[in-house]
Amino acid sequence: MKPETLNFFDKVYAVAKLIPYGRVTNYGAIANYLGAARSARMVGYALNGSVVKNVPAHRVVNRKGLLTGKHHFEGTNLMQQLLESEGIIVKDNQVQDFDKVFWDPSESLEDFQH
DNA sequence: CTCTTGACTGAGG
DNA sequence: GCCTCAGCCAAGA
Repeated sequence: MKPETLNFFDKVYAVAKLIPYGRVTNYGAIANYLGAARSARMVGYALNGSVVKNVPAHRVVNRKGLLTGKHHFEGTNLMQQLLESEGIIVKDNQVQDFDKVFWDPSESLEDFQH
């Protein structure tokens, strides 16, 4: 199964599933990891079907740490609740300590056991 | 093939 | 630091 054969959406799902517990990432990072740094919008677009794909889309926010996609979740603050359940502080649709909880797909190549 | 849409991002005022 | 504009690319009509 060559990666090139995978659809853009499938790649997004694959990376999104790699997001560790209690961590978040942004669309640009995923897009960059996929080799399509300028397709950050596509990442979010792809995550529209993330629920079906069993992907933790709530861990994906925009580069500001803002929950721009919360509108796509049930209710009004489900996305925030999910993140807070993982230990991520969220206030007013924005992730606090974003730089601390930020996770880069490239780290998936390393085995930091901290 | 052309046009529109979108969970984005960076630059400029 | 906030707001606006434009570029970006893939999918659907």
